[in-house]
Amino acid sequence: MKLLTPSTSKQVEPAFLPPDFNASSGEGSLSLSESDNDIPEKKWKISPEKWICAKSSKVKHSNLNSIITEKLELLILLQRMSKDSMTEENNDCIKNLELETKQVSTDTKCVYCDDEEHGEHGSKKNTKCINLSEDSTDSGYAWVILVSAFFLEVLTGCSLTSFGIMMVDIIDSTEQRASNIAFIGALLSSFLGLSGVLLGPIVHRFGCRVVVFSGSLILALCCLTTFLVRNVIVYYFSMGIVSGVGYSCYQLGAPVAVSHWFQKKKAFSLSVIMTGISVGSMLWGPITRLLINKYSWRGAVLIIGGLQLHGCLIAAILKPGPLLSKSLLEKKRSSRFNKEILKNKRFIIYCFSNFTLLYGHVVPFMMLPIKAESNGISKMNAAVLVAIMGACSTTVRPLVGYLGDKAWFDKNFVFGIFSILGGILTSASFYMRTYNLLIIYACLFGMISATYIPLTLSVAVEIVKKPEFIANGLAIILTVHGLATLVSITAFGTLDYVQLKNNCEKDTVFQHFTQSVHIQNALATTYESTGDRWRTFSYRKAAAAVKRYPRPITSFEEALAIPGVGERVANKIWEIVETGGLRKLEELSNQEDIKAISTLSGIWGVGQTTARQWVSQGIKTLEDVRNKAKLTRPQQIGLKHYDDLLERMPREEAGRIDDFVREKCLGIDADLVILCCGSYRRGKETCGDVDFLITHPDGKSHHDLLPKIIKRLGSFLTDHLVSLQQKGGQSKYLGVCKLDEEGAKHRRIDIITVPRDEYACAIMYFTGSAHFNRSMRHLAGKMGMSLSEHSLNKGVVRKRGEKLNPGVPLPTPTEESVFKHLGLKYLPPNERDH
DNA sequence: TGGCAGGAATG
DNA sequence: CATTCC
DNA sequence: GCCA
Ligand SMILES: O=c1ccn([C@H]2C[C@H](O)[C@@H](COP(=O)(O)OP(=O)(O)OP(=O)(O)O)O2)c(=O)[nH]1
Ligand SMILES: [Mg+2]
Repeated sequence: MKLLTPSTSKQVEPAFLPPDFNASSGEGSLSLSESDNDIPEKKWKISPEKWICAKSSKVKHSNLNSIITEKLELLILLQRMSKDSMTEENNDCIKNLELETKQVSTDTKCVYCDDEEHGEHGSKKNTKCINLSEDSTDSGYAWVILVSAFFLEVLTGCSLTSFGIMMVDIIDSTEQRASNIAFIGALLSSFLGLSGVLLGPIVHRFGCRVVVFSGSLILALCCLTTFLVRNVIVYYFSMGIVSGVGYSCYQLGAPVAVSHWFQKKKAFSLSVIMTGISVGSMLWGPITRLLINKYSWRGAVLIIGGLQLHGCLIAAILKPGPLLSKSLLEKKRSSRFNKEILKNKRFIIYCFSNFTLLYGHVVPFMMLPIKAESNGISKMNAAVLVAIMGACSTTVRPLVGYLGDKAWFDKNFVFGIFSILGGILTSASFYMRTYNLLIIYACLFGMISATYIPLTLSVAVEIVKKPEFIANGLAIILTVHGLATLVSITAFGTLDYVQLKNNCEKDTVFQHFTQSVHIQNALATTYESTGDRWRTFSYRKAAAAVKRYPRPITSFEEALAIPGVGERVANKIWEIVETGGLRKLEELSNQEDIKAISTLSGIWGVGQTTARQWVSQGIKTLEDVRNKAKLTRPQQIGLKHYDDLLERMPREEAGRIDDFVREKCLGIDADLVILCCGSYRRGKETCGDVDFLITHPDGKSHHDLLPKIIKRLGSFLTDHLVSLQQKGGQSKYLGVCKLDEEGAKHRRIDIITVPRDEYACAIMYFTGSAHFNRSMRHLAGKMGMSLSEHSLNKGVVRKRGEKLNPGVPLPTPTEESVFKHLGLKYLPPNERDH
């Protein structure tokens, strides 16, 4: 049982131990810390002891604890792993926009599981589906399904488009106030969205065939009713609520059907369907207009109703697919809904901003025909405008779907930019009164909204984070969308027709403005979510702590007592002790992939994220990387010297490199101060690289020094990883070097040049260890200071993560002075190892 | 409940 | 911005 | 996820 050591020579994320100098296991200094200046010194005494203790113990026991450590480290990897597959899953989801609910409930079923042991469900589902996909998916009848579903969505596209076109005529013919008619549209669109949430379970129970079939009938009936009855109140139902539900059936049925037939090409097929709805909205505009012109709007409604009956036909085609349930049906939805998710502050904010976003979004869409007409544009042309809008979203949507999967595509960013663009655009539309200008507006707005509306869900998923709540979260977002639509149109409709004509721009301007503000807020909160970084952080800490623990762990309580090990981890440890393994780990045999990830992230410049992405794309060996992956410049170098760079050199070799470099540098300027830091200065027997710190005592000759050095070292440096880092005064070079000796290997070399006045801090930094630095800096932080490689600042004011006041540098002429400022006793380099 | 080191380059 | 590295 |  070898340790998998996923954190090979590379740094994988803060691993290490509890980053504290103080307290730890109580011991004398009862963690009163901060205020008292003397206590830190005591702490210092404790810590080294502990380290020594740790060292010796490592040799002794090892066995059991190393197994535990290994398991925990696997857990770390898994933790991320399952998260990844979840997000992939979600990307699928995102594809089908509001049709989402179907996926939502699919997920829910997979996400069930009695307790909250979440995480691996995503992958669990994946594997299940992969098994199933052997047979008849992705081919043959699946394509028939796809085409049918596509047309189903085309029919769906009819809904809002037609109504928007028709509204002008309805208003005229019924002599109702615009507000009343607009309200129908509000009902229609909001129920279209809302009922999706409710229909989700129904689709699962009865299958999409039944649902689509009923939807078709419902719609036909609605249209018939509308045709026959001349009462606005009835229209609220026939054209509004019930129609909304009917369309919703289509909207849900199509993707569900497709997802039962497609596995591998699911994403693709879903985006095809997405196109359907846009194509629909493009076609239906002119068609509706023509129908109205010929038969009046009532006639048009009737004919549309007839056309909707084709849904029945499609329903007949949609037979249940091979992926249908089977594996899904055993478990019921967990009964507990929301609650938990509402604790997520960010999510709440996001809901709110979504509300305003949709609020601003719906209005221009619905009101475009009215606006056009009020500007003296013919009804037919107004319809064309709507068609253009539809066409533009048609072309853009698949693109967004496609780009959305790309790693470099920043969803949040695009979402923010485009929603703001939408706002600006609508503001600008105030000045757009001619037909040509409105065409441009329709075009742009179509494209822009097609970009950000689908992304709302995608962003929501990232905010929710917890897999078991994603379903709920999306449902809530969709509800919010529906409500926003309802409210916005209602509010909008309360204006008089005339007012409407004149003011619609102003109103939307306002809406979009307020909205962009909220969007930005939401984004700000979203941005900092780099996933569950801190859970992983803690796992690592716990694993490191166990690794160092001097005795075999014999009880749950004992595990719990280890600093860095909390209740959850202690449970897991205990399970490992008792059963020798962890269910989580046994279940999915990811061992292969995890190994692959470790291998790949051994390449310099390839971290956890990249390695995972590659592995999930089937790039699992160095050979694969060489052939298939696209590499950044540093990664190419890293790959070239893969074996050499993973190896640590003997101390004595580092010494020879030191001599070599020192001589070369003194050749430039005999006054230069050259110091080999890092593990070498700490006296380690092996060094992963050599770290040179160079300064000039005159305090200014360090300028432009590094390029000279690099030039001077010439062919000793074989590759430049990061050619030059330039900060204020300091420069850093990262490269690869090789001694001119027989059998010499390539070694990593880091060189920094620093101004004299930053020398002490720089030397502290560069001597490390990394963990020592973090402990030190943490301590500084707690004392209202901030320690970096540049300086030790005091009077730092931090609020909620960010530093409001950078503080002022303290004089730090020597290493000792840094320790002193922090109230610590000086530690020689060889004791900073940790 | 906030916080977990801090800073920089790269894509 | 995210990722990677020191 | 853990800790102060
Ligand atoms: O996350 C980190 C990594 C490193 N350092 C500092 C401390 C470290 O000593 C120095 C040099 O980094 P290097 O990666 O070379 O570590 P090392 O201590 O020299 O160990 P190795 O033997 O692996 O080179 O940079 C940090 O402050 N934070
Ligand atoms: Mg080093």
